[in-house]
Amino acid sequence: MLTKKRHQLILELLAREEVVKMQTIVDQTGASESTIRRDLSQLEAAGHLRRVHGGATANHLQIDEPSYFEKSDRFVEEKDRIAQAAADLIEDGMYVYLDAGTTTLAIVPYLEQKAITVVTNSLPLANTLLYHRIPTFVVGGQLKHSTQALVGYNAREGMLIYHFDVAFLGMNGVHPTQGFTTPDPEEALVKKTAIELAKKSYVLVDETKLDEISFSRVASLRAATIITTTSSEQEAKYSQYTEVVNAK
Amino acid sequence: MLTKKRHQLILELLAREEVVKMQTIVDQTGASESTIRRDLSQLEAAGHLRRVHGGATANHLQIDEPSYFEKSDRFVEEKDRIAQAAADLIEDGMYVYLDAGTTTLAIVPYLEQKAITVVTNSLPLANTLLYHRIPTFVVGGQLKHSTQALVGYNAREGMLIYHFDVAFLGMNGVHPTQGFTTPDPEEALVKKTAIELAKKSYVLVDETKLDEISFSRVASLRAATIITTTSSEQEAKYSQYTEVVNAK
DNA sequence: AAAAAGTTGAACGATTTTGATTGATTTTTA
DNA sequence: TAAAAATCAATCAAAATCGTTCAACTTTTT
Repeated sequence: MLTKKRHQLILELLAREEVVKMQTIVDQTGASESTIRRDLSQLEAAGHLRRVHGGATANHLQIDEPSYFEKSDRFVEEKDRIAQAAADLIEDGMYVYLDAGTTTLAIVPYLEQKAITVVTNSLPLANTLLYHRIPTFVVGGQLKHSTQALVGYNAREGMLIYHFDVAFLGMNGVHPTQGFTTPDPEEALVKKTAIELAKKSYVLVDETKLDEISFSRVASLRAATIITTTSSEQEAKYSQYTEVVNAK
Repeated sequence: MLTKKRHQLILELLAREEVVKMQTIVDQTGASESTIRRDLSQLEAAGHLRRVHGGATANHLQIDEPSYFEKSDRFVEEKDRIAQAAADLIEDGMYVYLDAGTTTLAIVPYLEQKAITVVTNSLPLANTLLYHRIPTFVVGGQLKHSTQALVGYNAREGMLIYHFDVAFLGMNGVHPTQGFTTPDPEEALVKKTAIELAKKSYVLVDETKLDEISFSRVASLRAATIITTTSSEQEAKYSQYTEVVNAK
């Protein structure tokens, strides 16, 4: 197998799995461990991944995430269903805003065949969009460590030059009377700005976020449609306040 | 089989597979290895594909710089010396601009102990800075695939709100009379803007870039100090035009 | 028909890539 | 904590691939 082909394969594996073991790559390529080591060094030097003991990670993976060789498949299925429901709402020609977050990240693979332009404030999103060859603009601003998102006043200013057909946002708290909330005020500012600039906004949350309240208010429930997977009682309850899509 | 027919077949294979082995082409055409080598050379010269060891790869972006992993192994030591020399120029409290590029990427590990703020237009740089926990701002703009950098008009606009004590730039061409050059005009605009906004600018290049001219002009040699590793003759020659730091 | 120009494939040494091996380092296990 | 296991970087020789040269052959020009 050609060097280039191997590199391609490695990056593909990383785009799918976030983390790959050395042995996996060796098996998939049929090359020796030495060769894969060299490949990983080169790809790291070029800034395409990060080596870790035992393999490599996508260079946007939070390194202090616990035990990253095990899949945290608890909500992975749920996330994927939500992401798919969101992707179905996107049509060719649209300008789409994708907020930072693991659920919005899960949308990207479903965008590959669509002729759209994406704007994001998330580094992991940008990396993944790049890999999937989707035309992308990144909002400038201060890089926040914990979420790897670009936030703050500069980010808001940078966004104001764009307008979106649709915006997809992650959120930490969704509550009937307190609306959408998130821990960091600077991040809240960015989310709020995105909603202002979009013709239509969707908030993607797994059911653990429902009935939760976080520190900073982003907007009232009216401002966006909720996409989630939850019981029909919860769905009925929230439907009183705004549109709800149940991706169950 | 006619030359024309062979060329057509090769391009067809590449349209389907992205990467093609020499042996595959030999088998499909029935021609000798030598002939296929010649074909590949010609097609590369015409800009229709890119040769790699063992075969060829598709060249979707017709006019573009050498791909990301080229030379990344051979010049790794040289790059590191250049990066170290650059890092030595950075003092606590500085606001630093780091341009996209593998040499600037190599600076980051040396910044860990310094109390600085970094601004960059490069996704890999941003990821690595994040990893090393260095306060970072990212310039917004259009995400360019081949270099993973943020470029274009929006990037320039986003930069204008900052001012830098020092800027470190990668470059593709350095020439006594033609100055600093780079293949992509949109990237050139960003580099030029960085130089304008910085009190002092440094261009980091391995010696293969000296005496080279690329498509888009960034600035004259006077605009920045060159950090490189090269012979004393080259050093003397370029010292006539601007300050040169030889990291040998 | 002869000469010139262009292709081709084989052969060669030079270069690059590869995989096995070593001892050092890191992680896991006890 | 210490021993065992796994993974690592560095090295080196074998294998694959490379560019170049050259003679045989084909096509075009004169």
